[in-house]
Amino acid sequence: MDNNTLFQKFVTFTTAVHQITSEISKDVKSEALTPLQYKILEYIAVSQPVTLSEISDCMHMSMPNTSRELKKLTEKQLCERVTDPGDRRKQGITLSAAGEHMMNEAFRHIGIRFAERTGHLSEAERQEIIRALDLLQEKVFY
Amino acid sequence: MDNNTLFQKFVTFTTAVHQITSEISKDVKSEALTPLQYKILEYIAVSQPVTLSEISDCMHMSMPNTSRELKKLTEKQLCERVTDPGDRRKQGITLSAAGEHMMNEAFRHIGIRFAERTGHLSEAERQEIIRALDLLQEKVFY
DNA sequence: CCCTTTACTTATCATTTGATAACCAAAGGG
DNA sequence: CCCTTTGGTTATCAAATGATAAGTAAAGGG
Repeated sequence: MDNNTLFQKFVTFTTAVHQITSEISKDVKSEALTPLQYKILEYIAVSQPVTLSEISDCMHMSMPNTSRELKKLTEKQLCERVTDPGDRRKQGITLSAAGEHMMNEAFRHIGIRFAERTGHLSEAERQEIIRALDLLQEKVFY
Repeated sequence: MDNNTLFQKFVTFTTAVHQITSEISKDVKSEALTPLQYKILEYIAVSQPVTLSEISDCMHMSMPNTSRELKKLTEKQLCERVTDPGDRRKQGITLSAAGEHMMNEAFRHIGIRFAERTGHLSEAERQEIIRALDLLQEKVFY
């Protein structure tokens, strides 16, 4: 097939993914967080421990702005910083107990909505879906 | 398998999709647009003609803010409004020629990056990928 | 021991985005 | 023909985000 069919499918697919994830994770974040702060916590949650530079790189934000947001999150007691003993310029950033708890709650809500969406699927379908996810992740979204 | 494995996969997968799409569509938007304005144009491009209310709903923004952004886009000559003759309160919004051109350029850039990412795949792999995309779109991201 | 680079911070400013109130005009039902 | 609802506008304000300049302190190479 022409290269273009695949691209078309890719576009509609990613659009749908964005749509559904935004729907499914609507209102899961605490009122006390800005959208950006929530995204940062999400990133820390899955990649901890991380450094400021890593957050800055992966989230495409400048170091000054990253530093500012992280300061706020630290003040809110949602994450902790440990200076790397090997290189005292670096900081290892992790979620605090409160931060873990907040993110667990958020993920739990998302999980519930996800379950509503996929609860009716048969075991065979689930297996198929898992294979599809693995395939795409390996060949397209790597 | 337990319901949870699927959810875990779903989370890492959607994270990857967000990551890759953001990477692939980085810097494709004209400097003259804010991120929001670009998103709105993207939405109009795939759904035209749309009404203000539809944009407001789908993009989760208030009518006043939608109206403001649309006014700016109209002033920039990127989209056009036609009052619905059947119901003169409504407006059908479409891209202008300039708007179409701008979005085509953007999609072309994205297409190039996509091709770089998938160029090495065999025909059989492409077919597999298309099947996977269809499956997921039908069963999960509907 | 200097000098440069890396990792991060502080301060400041402009711009973008979100939220709210108050409004107008067309549609449509009783 | 009134009254309510729907679709949209304008104005205004606060908050969030982005960008830039200028700084500190540790690391590491020569």
